[in-house]
Amino acid sequence: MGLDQINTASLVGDAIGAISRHIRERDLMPGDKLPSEALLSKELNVSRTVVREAFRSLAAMRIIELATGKRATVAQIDHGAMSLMIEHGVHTDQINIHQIYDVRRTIETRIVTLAAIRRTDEEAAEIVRLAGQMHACLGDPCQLMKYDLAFHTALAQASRNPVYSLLIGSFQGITRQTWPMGWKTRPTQAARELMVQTHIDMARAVAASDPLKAVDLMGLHFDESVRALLTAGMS
Amino acid sequence: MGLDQINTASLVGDAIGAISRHIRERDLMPGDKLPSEALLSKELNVSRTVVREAFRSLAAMRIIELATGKRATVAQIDHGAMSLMIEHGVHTDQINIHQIYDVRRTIETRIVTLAAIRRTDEEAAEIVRLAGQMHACLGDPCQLMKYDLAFHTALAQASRNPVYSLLIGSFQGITRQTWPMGWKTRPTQAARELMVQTHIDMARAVAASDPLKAVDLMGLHFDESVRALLTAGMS
DNA sequence: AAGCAAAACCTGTCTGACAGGTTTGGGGGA
DNA sequence: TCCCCCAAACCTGTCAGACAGGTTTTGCTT
Repeated sequence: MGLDQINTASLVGDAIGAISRHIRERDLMPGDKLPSEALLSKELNVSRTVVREAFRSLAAMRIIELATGKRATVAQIDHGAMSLMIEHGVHTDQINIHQIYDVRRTIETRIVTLAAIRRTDEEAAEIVRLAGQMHACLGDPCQLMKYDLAFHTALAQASRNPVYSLLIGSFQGITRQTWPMGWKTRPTQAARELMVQTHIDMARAVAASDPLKAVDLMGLHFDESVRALLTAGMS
Repeated sequence: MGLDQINTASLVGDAIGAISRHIRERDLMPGDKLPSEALLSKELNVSRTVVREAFRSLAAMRIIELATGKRATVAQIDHGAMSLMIEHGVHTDQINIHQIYDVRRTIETRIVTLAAIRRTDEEAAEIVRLAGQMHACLGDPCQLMKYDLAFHTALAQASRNPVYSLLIGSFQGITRQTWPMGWKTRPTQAARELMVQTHIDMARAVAASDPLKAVDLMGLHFDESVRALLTAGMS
């Protein structure tokens, strides 16, 4: 069960399985090289076309990495593919923004707790710095969004659980597309400053290793964001 | 920014972008057909090989679906690809089981709350039924695992948030591979019955629309599972 | 109008070819 | 002897053409 059984019906599917098994059986680690297309096509008794399509499939899932001239290598985990899948789900009305926000709230509440407990001093400094940058960019939504995303990413990083980083990264693509809407629904300067201030306070709570306060602020942030989205008429 | 910018450097990357844009611009929904390989290769001025590799990439991410003889169609969201990515992360030591359990605990706690609030009567009945089946299979670990996974999947379904279903599904692949280990570390009949009983009680709490009790039981379940894993020497 | 069969269309796979980019091994120079 | 550099060997990216099935459309027959 697993990688080697997604598509037993086609040569490409079989090749994907064989390559995956190859990785697993030899315990290949990220960066390790795979056999060349020619060699694999000889060993699996299929054409290079089939091997190439199998490679492309695995590369799309970020299980391997391709580069021209070089051999394929085992890849590091990356949120790119997941981000695309989530975006696809939203664009095809299979997922809506509120559902994403509920998930984000759930995991970011946990993330901020872990971050407050496990963050290194360097991470704390970086998180505080990013919140400060947000304040400095109050007049430039595009920059502000960038620092906002970086803030949440840094928090996930500080949680020391790569799965949280992965998930936060996965939501980033669609967040980038909806963030401006949320910003526009905070018309007053006060509302906007409150939002940034919440981030600054949160950063300080993490730096002070105060998980309870950090969690409260994260809840506040999401309550406010969801309210803003509702105001914008996004049901 | 998004789908059309993953890989601007290659023809295949460009093709992936063009196909994604095609889906988005025409607001294609799951099931809708895409142009044929021949047509796309003509429109994009590339060989059919390139279009096929682009199709394979999108199919690997479950953004489109391929079938021999038929045209490619827009796909429904599916956890298959994510499951593979997570498995890859674990097998290459980029993620460990405890990190997965932390994430599962976090989201399943939320899921069970939502399920207790939003479940339909049919869903409640199904959840209770699955917990009952677990009890009936106490002597058959393989069957028991099957019903355990189905139980958590049904809970996610009842939360009425497809993102939770997606995430639970994503963890299922790796869970299937580690579940037996956890089971072996519950050597006494009492420990095993307790585990199943917790599920039964949880199902009842959901059926009784008692989110607080359901959450308590979910916490209990995960506490116990993590303890079992630690006992097994899985640090 | 319904049903059936051929034609048109489409995907899966193979072969062979060639343009670059990358790695490697050997030879020449210091 | 050791280091550097270059050419050969290797590898991936892309193309064109071909053919075996599977699927849809068309048009004829009943």
